[in-house]
Amino acid sequence: MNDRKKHVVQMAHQLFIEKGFQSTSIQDILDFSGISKGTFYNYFSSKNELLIAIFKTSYSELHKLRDEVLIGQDPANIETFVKQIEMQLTLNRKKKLITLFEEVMVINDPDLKQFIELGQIRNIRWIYNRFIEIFGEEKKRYLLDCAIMFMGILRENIKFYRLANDANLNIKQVVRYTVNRVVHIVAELEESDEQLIQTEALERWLPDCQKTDHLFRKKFLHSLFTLKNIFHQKHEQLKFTELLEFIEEEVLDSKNPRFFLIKSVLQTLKTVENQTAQIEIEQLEQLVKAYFKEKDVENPYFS
Amino acid sequence: MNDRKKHVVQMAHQLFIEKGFQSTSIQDILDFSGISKGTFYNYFSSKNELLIAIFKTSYSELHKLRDEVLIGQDPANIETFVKQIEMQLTLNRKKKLITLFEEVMVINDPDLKQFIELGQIRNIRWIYNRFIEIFGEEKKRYLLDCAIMFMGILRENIKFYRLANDANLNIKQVVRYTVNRVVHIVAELEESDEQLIQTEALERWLPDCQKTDHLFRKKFLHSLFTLKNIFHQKHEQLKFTELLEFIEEEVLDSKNPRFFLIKSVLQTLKTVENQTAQIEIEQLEQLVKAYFKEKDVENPYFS
DNA sequence: TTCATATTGTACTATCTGTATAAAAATATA
DNA sequence: TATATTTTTATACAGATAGTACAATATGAA
Repeated sequence: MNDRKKHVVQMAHQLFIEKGFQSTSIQDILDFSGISKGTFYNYFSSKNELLIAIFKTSYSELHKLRDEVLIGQDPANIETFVKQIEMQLTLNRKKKLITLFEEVMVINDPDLKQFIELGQIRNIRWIYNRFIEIFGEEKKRYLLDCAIMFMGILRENIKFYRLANDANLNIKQVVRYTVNRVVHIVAELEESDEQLIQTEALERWLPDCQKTDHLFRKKFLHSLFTLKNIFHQKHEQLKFTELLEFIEEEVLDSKNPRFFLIKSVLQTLKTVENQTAQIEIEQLEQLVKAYFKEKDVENPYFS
Repeated sequence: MNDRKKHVVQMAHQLFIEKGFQSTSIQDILDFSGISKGTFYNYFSSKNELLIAIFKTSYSELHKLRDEVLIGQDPANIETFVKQIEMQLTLNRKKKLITLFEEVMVINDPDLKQFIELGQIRNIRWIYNRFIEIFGEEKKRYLLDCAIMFMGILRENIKFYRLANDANLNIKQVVRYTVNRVVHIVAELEESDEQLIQTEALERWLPDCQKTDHLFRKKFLHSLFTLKNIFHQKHEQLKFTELLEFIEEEVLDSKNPRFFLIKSVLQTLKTVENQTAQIEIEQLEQLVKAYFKEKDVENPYFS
């Protein structure tokens, strides 16, 4: 996506935050971002597609921040999870994502609808995986239900907490309360041994590639993080961190990551004169290689 | 509301169920219900107002059925509550109320938005009151939170249960599971003594008249129910049940119930030759009188 | 400079909500 | 029954909107 297109996405998002999706006309967007109608329809085939672009950039920002919270923290510590949720909520609010989501579910566009739904399922899966880390693999059976209920309780609590304490919202309190409830629900479910939704359902909903695979993502980002730190200390960041950021974007955000390019960039990175960095880069390469191999097995057409 | 207007509301609702609110044009409604544009705008000042009319009729049907479930059952028995929730869910689905609600929250009409929000708060209040009946007055402190969380869990469970078992939804199972969770949450909250939202908030949100007062509604409908039964046995229903239904509508659905009319109708009802019925009518009259008195104190301008 | 591509401006189609109004039909009133 | 009032119809119109079409223009690379 070129800079101009990005600019349009940004301006449109701002307008949507202020006036809502439906109430913002394409003409408004054209005026506000200073492009012509022709250009607009050259970039996006419709207003809905522009909205998808907005969601995609917001998602990737969200995921990035979410992973950053994890760095240097114990993922099994529930306090880390609390921080991640708080971050997610403030970002959601800032970008009015929830409002936009709701606005979308209404428009009779199956593409848009499916996109949002996938995003929500992915979010549930993320919580589910985090719960496994927090509560332990042995409680897996109940944790998908817990993730789903957690989302429900949280959403509803926020809604009415806002109503009760108009606007001056102390998110932390709501998250704390909600997390406390879920901790007890987990314990209670283990006793009563009830299950509503089979955990296998997740794989049916999201049969997609390992790209968002929890473990890979964690290792990958951790590796990038340590490398960035090394380069930062050595004041070599200018060139190398740029390359690292390219890899990050290509692997996580691109639909069809160009493996040959990533390989080449990694080769360039290896020229750094630093023992620890070289070892780390080697590990990163192994990780990425393994990831692409696995992905190719699943999608043989791309191999 | 005259019959023709009611017919339009019904036809429009049907169209909205099939095609959604936004995707149904006013012309569609005109064609489908066989009226002219002029008449439409004579009945409703806008498409949004028509939607409010649809919601109002659906609400009153919902409340009526909800109260009917209660008749002859123990309100403190949680199984009665389960039945009520099941009924509510099937009706919601049939009338696609949730979808329409969501569709509305998006349209930038403050009236519409407020109307829906009020409805949701009233629903929470109803659950809260039912929970008090079920779990006992002494747990009141936690029960508003529980009502809110119950709604959140239920909504999210339904959503993902539907996704997992596409379409062939066994609502009972979901309600059962959700109610079981809430029962434990109530017990757990009593131990941990945490509270998120003050129960006084409800009165701030809904300072409106006693019309929806839980206790009054219950007694009133029970009275009507027994009377209807008496008339039905005696085959005098034709005339008297019509009168009863008029009272029901005037008291529960009308914005400004005409007390003088209700009084007159009750006088007519008293002419029935049946000892038990007369006693019941007497009680009903006392009940309604007390209700209007209370209401007038709150709204002295109407007295 | 030349050529391909990106961008602009503008006119156009089609759809939609809501207004206006005169004529016709139904209903109330005397 | 005759007259007055209200309701309904039919139709034209105004003002927005999403998206299309296309010729003219600008930009940037070879």
